[in-house]
Amino acid sequence: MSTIPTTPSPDPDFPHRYTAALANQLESRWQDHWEHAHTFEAPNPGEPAFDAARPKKFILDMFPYPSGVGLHVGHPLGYIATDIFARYLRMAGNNVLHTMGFDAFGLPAEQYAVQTGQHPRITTYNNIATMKAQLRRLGLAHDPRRGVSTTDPDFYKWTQWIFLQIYNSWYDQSATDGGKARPIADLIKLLESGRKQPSSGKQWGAMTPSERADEIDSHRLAFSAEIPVNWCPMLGTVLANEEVTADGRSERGNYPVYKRPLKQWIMRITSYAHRLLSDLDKLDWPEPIKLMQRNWIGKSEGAFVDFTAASETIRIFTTRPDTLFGATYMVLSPEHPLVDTLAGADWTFNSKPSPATWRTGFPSAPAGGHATPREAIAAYRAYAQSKSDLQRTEAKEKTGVYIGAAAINPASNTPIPIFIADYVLMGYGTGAIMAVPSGDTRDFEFAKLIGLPIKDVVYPRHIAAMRYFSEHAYPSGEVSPTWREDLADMLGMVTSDTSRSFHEALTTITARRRSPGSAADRGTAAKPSATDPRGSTRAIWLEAIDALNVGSFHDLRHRFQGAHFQSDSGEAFTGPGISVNSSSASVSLDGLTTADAKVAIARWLEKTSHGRSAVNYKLRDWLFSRQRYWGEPFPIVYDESGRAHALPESMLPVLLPELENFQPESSDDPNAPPRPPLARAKDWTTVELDLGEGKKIYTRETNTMPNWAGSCWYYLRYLDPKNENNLVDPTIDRYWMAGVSPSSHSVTSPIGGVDLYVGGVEHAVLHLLYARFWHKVLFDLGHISTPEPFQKLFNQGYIQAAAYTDDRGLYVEASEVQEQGNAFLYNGKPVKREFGKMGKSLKNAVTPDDICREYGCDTLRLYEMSMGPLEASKPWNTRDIIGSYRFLQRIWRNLIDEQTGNSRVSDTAPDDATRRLMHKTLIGVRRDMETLGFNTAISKLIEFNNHLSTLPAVPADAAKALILMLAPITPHIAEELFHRIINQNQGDPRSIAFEPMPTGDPSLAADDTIEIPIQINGKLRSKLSVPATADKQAIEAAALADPKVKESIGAQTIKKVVVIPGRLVNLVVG
RNA sequence: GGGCCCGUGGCGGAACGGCAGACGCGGCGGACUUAAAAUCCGCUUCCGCGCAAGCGGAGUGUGGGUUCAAUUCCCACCGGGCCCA
Repeated sequence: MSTIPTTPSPDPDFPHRYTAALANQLESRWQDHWEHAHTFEAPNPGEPAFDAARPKKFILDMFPYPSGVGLHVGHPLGYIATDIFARYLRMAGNNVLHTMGFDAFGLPAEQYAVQTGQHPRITTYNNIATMKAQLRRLGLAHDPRRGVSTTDPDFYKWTQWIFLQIYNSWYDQSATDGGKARPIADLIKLLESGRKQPSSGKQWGAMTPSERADEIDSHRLAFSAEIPVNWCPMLGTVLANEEVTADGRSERGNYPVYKRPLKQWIMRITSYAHRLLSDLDKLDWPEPIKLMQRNWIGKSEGAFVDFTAASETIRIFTTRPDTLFGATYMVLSPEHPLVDTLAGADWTFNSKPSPATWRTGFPSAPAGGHATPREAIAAYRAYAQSKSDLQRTEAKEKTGVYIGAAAINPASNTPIPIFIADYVLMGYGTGAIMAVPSGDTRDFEFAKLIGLPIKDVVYPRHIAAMRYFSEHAYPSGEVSPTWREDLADMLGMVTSDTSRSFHEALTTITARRRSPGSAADRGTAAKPSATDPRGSTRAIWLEAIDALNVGSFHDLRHRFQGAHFQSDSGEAFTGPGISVNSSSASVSLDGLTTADAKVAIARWLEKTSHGRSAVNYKLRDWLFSRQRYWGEPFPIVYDESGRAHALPESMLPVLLPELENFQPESSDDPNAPPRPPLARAKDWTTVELDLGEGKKIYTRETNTMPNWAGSCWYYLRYLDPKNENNLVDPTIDRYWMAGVSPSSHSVTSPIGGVDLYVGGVEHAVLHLLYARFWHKVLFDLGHISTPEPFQKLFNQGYIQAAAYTDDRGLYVEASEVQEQGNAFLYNGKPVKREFGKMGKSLKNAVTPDDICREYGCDTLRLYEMSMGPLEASKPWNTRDIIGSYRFLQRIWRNLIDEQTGNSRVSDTAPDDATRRLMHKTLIGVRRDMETLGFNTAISKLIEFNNHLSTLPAVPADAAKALILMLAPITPHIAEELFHRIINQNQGDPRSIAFEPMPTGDPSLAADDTIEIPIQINGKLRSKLSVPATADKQAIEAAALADPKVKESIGAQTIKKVVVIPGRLVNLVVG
């Protein structure tokens, strides 16, 4: 910038006023300059400009899908925030990596292609170009060399490469620290050497090549398997659970969706469940996000229990093994593989006819039930398949049917019937449960519906006390007429003092009854008074006893003797308590607390080989196949026997074939085979290759990868986007991810990762979990240096906007609604206002292009950051933007002569007040920048500038500080002012982006005298001006001498004096 | 049903447990203008008293609690949002 071109302002009086026209002109000029000067290209270790002395900071945004409709002002909120933060860090002396790529595979481009026949590559390319132009206009200081697109073959070659790494590895549970991924070659060596036994139980040496391949495949971290999926034949694809509506239809198109087993690629993310969970503790993430991930992973501790049924073993997982004695039936998922094996020939149970209700527990069952269990099973499966998982687990009405078979409860050694019911899902746990109706709400409901036994096994303390009372209160058999009161008193006693034993409490009660003069007995005779605590406790318990509807003491005893207290009271007890009715010849849990009972039963299960304690996770393996065109092809081919083979790295990338028609084949036949679009590319699917066994014909995998694949690792490619030999060069990865300088020999791996990752909360679970999983696999295999990808995560809020509906409830164009008083009019007709996330569907989108044109992008950036805390959702209000615009205009006017365009800054030193405020502002703004508190940083800058505008001329030091602090937030105006005022006539194109951010000096920021409030009894009564250094005694003396204070205290005595030097005085009087 | 988060002027929002309402929008009044815009200055939580400077009271969803002191910490409830069932 040797000369500074200027454009005349439209206002002839003030040709150099900061107007939108001037802002736009200088903004595009600086954007061009930054691009041509390569200002924001961050050098890697090894590149000439790299400065190893500066610490690294890797700032990341969740990269966008390049949609065709373009951006609205809500989209760039996070991008502006990261840009400000990154610019600040750069000025604060860091090497900063910040760029932006595109998550460009996905459905919208494909659907557009289906409609128009235009190749998704073209629409995607165009959309990316549009979006890049929009983002460029915001002045984002991205490194343009690093902005990858997931659809670029140079990029997805490495997505495929990562798939191969995952495919060619297995999870070694025995490795240190909870196991890790290792190359599959290691597994083969272990199997060959006999150090690891095949899971099939056979000897490796005795296995056929095919059996060996099966054994190996069964350990891979990426494997293919038949699993039940949401199959939508009309759309010709499987759908994620989220894409299926509550009534079992596709969200898009409203077509029927069927549960159907299909062969799919699956990622064994469950192997990493424990590490994904435990490493969360080391991350600087918002607690709610960590909690959501913890819930999603869903760790539960419990036990596996094996039930025998005929000659089969049914394994179940339960979190409440202590309730085993209460398992009165079993439920298998309708899809459970043992259902067909176990299904009985007739409806008998335990050689006796079973109740009719066992056969008719679902809507499509004929009256009296099907003739045989097999027919009922087939009918029930058809019924269950029509429902989504969500429907199945949420259903108010439980359904299910007896399969004509029994299992043995290993604890009680009694036969129990086996049912299939859709509230048990195959993909959950083992797909089978032991049903304990007295201890589980769903089991209870099902048992009540079908008519199955309900046996109490755990009571809360007060019910256990009731049971004890019913057994021991009247040993002679003679029941006291006041048994209700006695019981109420005992319950009050044992619940208010949990250390008190039932025996002791009962003894006390009994003793009271025998000595009629006691206070308690008077209470028995008279009505308990409301004010007597014991009386009111008794009243509460009497009420509780009445609520049980027990007619007599004998009735109560009967309920407990029959172990059907819960059945009678109409509710399962699911909490921890005390075990009852849980004894056999070999084990007894009776009287144990739930925690102790769990330990005892686990020991028994292991001793008798009926099961073992175990940890179970809710997390399921990751379905990785999509029947789509616009996604990454798998680097997988199949031989003539249908066995999958991985392609070697040298054959990557597997390019998407050209197609005319991108639509999956749809059908109204639920049993039609899936025909993904790629299957139509005949000359692509069939390929002759030499994979080590000579040239053979292979068939390519025709599914593609899901949208998550590219977003799982794109941030790694930012580091080294052009590397043809590696995903990322190890030195480069170590620098940007682990912060290890290239010259360092440090071998420690910090938990690591991106220094700040900003994005919406909607990716709290899936994207962040999948990315962490891939990252950990790559870490285990030694390809990268850190175990976690994202050290610090920040969720920005949404920008909401007013949306308006007309009398039909349809949204009308928000920009055309007029406000009149409290009413809102559209075309003269009243409309209703609501607030919602900005977007096309609510017709309330405001585009950044419009705002930039009207005010300049610096104003837009400033306004978006002024709106409120970054993490909060807040409403957009176009009317408020003017405030941000005026602020920039005031700064400009303070520093630039609006007539001549020359600097108005004076060379004089700042006065004391100005210097103090400058240092205060520097300290405050720096602190706010570190915590992303841009809204408060901006208000501090406004206050500083407002002060400067009261001066006859702005001192140069103050002007420089203001411009530098402004630079991260509104970089264009700051760059312009920097070159016009600070860096003038130096012919130096050095950008303000690399000027050091000044640091405030606390000693220069300190006030000489301060005003402190004086409170009397916590209420403000006066104020005191004291030297900032005044000590406690001086302040106290000054406060007591204050006339207003004297007046307020009057004749009252001072009881206490609280003096916090520098803060306040509080006098307690009375 | 369980868990998490959030409730502050007309609006967006500020406030290490220590002067509630910074900063901005809007509004009101004034200056400058023939006038308007722009700009600058002042006022703007509510209620009451006062011509006024000012004075008094209430006040951060509701009700309790801890504390010399609570928007801030704890408990319960009400309302809104999110996640999981």
